[in-house]
Amino acid sequence: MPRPSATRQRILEVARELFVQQGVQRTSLQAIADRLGITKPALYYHFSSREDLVRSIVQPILDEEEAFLARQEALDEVAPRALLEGYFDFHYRHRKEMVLILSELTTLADLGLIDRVMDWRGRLTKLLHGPEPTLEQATRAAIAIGGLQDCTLQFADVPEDELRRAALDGACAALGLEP
Amino acid sequence: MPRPSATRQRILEVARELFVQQGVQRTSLQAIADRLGITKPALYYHFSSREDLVRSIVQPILDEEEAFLARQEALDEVAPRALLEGYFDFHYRHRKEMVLILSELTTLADLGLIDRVMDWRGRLTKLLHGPEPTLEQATRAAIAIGGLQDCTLQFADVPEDELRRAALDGACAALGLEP
DNA sequence: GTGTACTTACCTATCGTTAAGTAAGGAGGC
DNA sequence: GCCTCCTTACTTAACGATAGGTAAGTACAC
Repeated sequence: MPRPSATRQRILEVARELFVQQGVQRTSLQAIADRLGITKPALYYHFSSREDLVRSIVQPILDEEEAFLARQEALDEVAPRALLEGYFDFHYRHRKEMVLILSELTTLADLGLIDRVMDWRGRLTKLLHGPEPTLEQATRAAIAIGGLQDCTLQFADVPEDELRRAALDGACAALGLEP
Repeated sequence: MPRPSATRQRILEVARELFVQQGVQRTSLQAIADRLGITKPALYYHFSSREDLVRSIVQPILDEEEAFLARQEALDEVAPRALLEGYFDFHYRHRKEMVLILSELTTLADLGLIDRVMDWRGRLTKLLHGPEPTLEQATRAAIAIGGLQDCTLQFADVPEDELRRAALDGACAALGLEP
């Protein structure tokens, strides 16, 4: 039954914690092993490499965002507010790991992160303003999208429902939509 | 008289370029030296340490932002639009290096970057909405401030005046100001 | 006794950094 | 004009630390 073995889960938890605290690049396998009271090679029993460990943490989140976007793109018509709501919820849920992803774009370049994040923004803009947005529309979208992201990171300890309403109203205002 | 020696300047240029391309942490002194056709220890003739080199690139920009904020805080009354304009101009001017600073917050944690950036946002919010902003005001400010930043990074090749107007209008809309 | 979940011990590469040496060139005395 | 002295701007060589990674062995469960 314990396919995802207990130790593997504990490794992931500790790694996540240390990555968020001190950054991915600055966290050694030794430090992770020490914190768990096991040895470094033990990590290699559960993960084939350091990159594999990092990817195991980041990848599911990337996949989730990818799936969210695909779902929105499959709709006949997007409701901007609903789109932003989904985007906010996703980011709020993963705000801890998002700090890591966004503040270490270059470190995580191996995962194609930079292109990925840029691609998402482009697709979100397209969903909001069609395939060929004007500069005005593109900047509005960038502000709304980036703003939502920033809010989840900057106000990480504000109760979700309060923050959600405030952040979404702000994003809609940036887009020029009435709340 | 040429205190800032030519070689020192060339080192700074190449380092900046590589840092932006592949990140600070992922750029070794060896790579910088190779690109210049000199040896690694030659770098130590011009800089006392790797950190000194990094700081020489980043510090002037941080000081400039600090000075900008101090100037705004010294005013009797801030005009929001003017504040945002100054903030945009600063970020546009340094957009290349800003990628580096913002996407490597944890790597550059030694320079106190994270606290610094957070402190700036707090002070900007205070300038826009007074010493005790509501959550609504704080999120609006976060969206406007982060949005301007994002625009300079994301639309780095758009002509400055066009981008400036579009981005500032968007930021003002987020704040609920008429353009 | 076979597979699982490790440990001990070690390898190798790379990094920042330092020590020591050297070629080129200008300054100043004679 | 030439020699000496010092500085500038490097090079060659090597050091110590740390990182990711591996080979081989071990304790325990079934």
